[in-house]
Amino acid sequence: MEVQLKRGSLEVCVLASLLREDSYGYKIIQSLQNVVEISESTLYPILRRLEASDCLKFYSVEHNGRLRKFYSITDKGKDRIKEYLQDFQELMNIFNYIAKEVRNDD
Amino acid sequence: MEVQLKRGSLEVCVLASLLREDSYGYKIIQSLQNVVEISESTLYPILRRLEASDCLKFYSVEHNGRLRKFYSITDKGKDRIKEYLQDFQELMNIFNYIAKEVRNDD
DNA sequence: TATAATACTATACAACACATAGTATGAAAT
DNA sequence: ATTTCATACTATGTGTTGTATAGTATTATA
Repeated sequence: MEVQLKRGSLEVCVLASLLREDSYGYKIIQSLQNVVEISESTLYPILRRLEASDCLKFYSVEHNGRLRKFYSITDKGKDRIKEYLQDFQELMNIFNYIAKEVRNDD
Repeated sequence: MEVQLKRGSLEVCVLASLLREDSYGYKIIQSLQNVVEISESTLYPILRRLEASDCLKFYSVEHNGRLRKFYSITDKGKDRIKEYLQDFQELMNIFNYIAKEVRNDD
């Protein structure tokens, strides 16, 4: 999948993955494996951005002598998801336009 | 519409707008007005990129004493559109995942 | 005579996906 | 016993792209 097309979706994808239950970096990547390929170097900056914009908060839990950061979605994060769903409708319009022009071209 | 979500779509949108007939900058913006908001500062760099990647070629036509650049889509440009349509299917998977998680959360 | 529409170029910026590399622990495999 | 793998996170740097802003220049309209 072309890189640019993912933009804006990955962030919301991460948020959505936290709706069921709190989770941490490594596990988020695994839980999203069937949906979209996302690497560490992509995920962790996303987590920091989402936290900075109050869409996520986190707490640390000790695990094997080390701290594991559990992320939890906030109300603002849930609003962010709804905005995305609306924006995606507009993107669907663009897609439909392109698909229509292609059909006309045949 | 959030900026990031547009990425990768605008370019293909411009290509698709040239399937019916050759066109030039100003007219492309107008013909896309109902589909997506695209400004001059967005369109002209896109046109240059598409030309650099051989997805478009152009020819100049004199109009009122000035040259007007008419753009014409190439076979490579048409292939690019088809790639986009496929990639968009993957993006739909992401969208469906997010929508599903939201439904589960209610 | 000023404004709007037409038509394009140039420069600079911020966001984001991603590569690469580094740090550190415990478990499994050879 | 030592390497490898899975886990878990941080830091730095890069390229693409949408967009703001500004500049240039012509013709038509108010």
